[in-house]
Amino acid sequence: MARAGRKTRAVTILDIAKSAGVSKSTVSLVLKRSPLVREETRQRVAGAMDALGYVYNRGAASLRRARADIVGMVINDLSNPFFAELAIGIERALQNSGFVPFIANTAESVVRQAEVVRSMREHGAAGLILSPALDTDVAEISRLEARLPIVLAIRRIIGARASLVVSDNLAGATRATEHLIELGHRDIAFVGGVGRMVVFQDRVAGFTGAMEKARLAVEPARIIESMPTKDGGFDAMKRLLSSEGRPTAVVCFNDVVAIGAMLAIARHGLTVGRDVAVVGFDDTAEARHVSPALTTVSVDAGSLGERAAQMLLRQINEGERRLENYVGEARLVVRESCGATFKRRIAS
Amino acid sequence: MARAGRKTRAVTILDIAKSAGVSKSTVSLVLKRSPLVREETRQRVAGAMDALGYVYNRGAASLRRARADIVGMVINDLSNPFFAELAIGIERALQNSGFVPFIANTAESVVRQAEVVRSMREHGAAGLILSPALDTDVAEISRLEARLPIVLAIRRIIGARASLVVSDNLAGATRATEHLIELGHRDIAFVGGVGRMVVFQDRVAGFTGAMEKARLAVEPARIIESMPTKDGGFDAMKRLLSSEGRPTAVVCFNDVVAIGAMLAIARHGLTVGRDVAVVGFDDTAEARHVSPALTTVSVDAGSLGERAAQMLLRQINEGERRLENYVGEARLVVRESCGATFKRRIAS
DNA sequence: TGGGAGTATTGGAACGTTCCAAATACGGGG
DNA sequence: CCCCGTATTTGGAACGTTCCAATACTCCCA
Repeated sequence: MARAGRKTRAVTILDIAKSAGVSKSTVSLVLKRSPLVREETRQRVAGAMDALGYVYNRGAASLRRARADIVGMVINDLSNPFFAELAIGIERALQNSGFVPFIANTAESVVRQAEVVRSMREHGAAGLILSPALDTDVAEISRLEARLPIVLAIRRIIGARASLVVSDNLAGATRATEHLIELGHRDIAFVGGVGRMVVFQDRVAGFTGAMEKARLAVEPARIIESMPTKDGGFDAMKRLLSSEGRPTAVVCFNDVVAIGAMLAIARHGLTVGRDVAVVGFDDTAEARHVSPALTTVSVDAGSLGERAAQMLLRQINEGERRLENYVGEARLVVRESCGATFKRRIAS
Repeated sequence: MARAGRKTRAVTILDIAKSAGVSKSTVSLVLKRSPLVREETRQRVAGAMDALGYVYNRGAASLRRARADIVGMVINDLSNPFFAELAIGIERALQNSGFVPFIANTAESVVRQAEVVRSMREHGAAGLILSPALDTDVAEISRLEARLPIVLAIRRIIGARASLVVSDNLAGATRATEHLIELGHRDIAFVGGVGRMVVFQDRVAGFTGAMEKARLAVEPARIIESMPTKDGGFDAMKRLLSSEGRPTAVVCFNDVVAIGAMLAIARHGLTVGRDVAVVGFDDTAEARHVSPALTTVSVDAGSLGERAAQMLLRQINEGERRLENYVGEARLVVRESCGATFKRRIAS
């Protein structure tokens, strides 16, 4: 029961060749399904292969070919369901491409990010999908971009020349804010996210834009930053509520922040949707399952991931550089947390 | 701006050697931090490396060494936060091990699973952490197990001789059931999961065991199978509620099933915790955030993942076979969905 | 001044593929 | 029976490392 093939030299193309009575070159041709080899020999070789339990050695192959069939996916926070869905989308799109995804979770650490990117390069990754960690340096990206195909996902980095897959943050935040205004809210805050993130800037711009269009003032104190996590949202909301004159509605940076904020609101003895309207951003599965169900901006992480993967594959296959951008639609999904249904219920 | 290093031959150890005026062997020694090389040459070589922008080629290295620094993680459902947390735990434990994780999501398809396992073998993975898809064949596992280190995670497979990391499903389900019984419930159902999964069998055994110990009958109709997903839980609960004489409490196969079940209960006009008590299994982050908060059995997916990774590393490094088992503790976390707090509130 | 013990360094020979140019086989046609 | 074209097959020579045995170099002592 000791490990079999541990000491035994691995079965190689040469063993197959010998056993099938052909040359290694022929075996290689069979491997790549070349139409050059006669059907009969093909079968003989194939037979030898599974008789000997042959396992193709991709490492050796890509050594010769100078490029591996690996792509890296670098995710800044895999514990956020949004990014998990993104990862699944990428993985799904890669499925029949002949490429295999490496995954790494940087947990927002640029140091860790540099490590994993390096590791992926060392493994000969043909390309990278990168959802950059907070404070990622533009120079870092440019340096990378010069060396291998890379698509930036979700988080734009200003000044970076690289393909990009993001959602329409401006439009999404605008729509969410407008919705709250239509519901009659006048004092609205923006909660969560950190100022140096472009995503934050875009969403805040959407928020302020909509406010200004409705001739509503936005005090600086109505924009509260926090880490884009549940705890961050909780803390930010708590701060907001303990200051005097609380807003009647909040637009949250994303769903996890929103869920944290809802918790803080409840903890404060208030009711989400009645006392304070809440809207999120992302539409993760969780948004549907919290109570009250979260009104949020849907961006479909899964298909964003697929897009990113397809874009990367295109870039790998075409060989030369062509930057692409894809901005995914952001659709408002009205549920309960904004108070819309609540209002309706009262009206009837 | 065209891709630089695309056509240019990559910088190799030989280029470094020439530039630093040493032999390739010396460079190789520097690479592996050998104490054999003189400090001064070490620095010269290191200097040449980043002057030329050298990238280590792990593919070539592992070709020679006959084993790559890759481990595979095969996950049956990455969209379930439980497994996402498991994956993060694995990734975390691998972080300073010198091994890099490949990830694949099989989405419960044994066909897909066979594909990705094959691909990982082709890449020379040093070992595999496998959370097997539904209906995975024992023979398949045995075959694999004979070829490379592998640890089975979360889902046991009867008859498989392989290292194992699972949670204490029997004890967990027992505790959950006992808790409901202590709260006064007599008519309790078990909801979700599919009968041919060992995890299901274990949890049901815990459930029935606790019931029998309390001299309570368990009708076959009180054990409802379903896919271990939110929708599965929803459907199963709906079926259960539409039959006459509904139970006053349900033990759910896992958290996502429980959340689905809670949705069905609410949809049926009943209140979770008051009309029907619900307890889950896993204690994913979501459990805390649904409303009412889910009483559940905590198994700590993250640390289970870490364990699995450590076990795999041990197995890889030691060389010969030593099967290990780890059964993670299952702790009941009482929140609101079981009605305990509700009851208390009434009492006071 | 020769030798021995370290200490540093080095030149092949692998590792398992792919790629290329070249060789071979086979079938007719002249 | 030879030649030619088409269909198959084939032997190196890479690819970028690691490993091993062997060589240089230093220094010190007899």
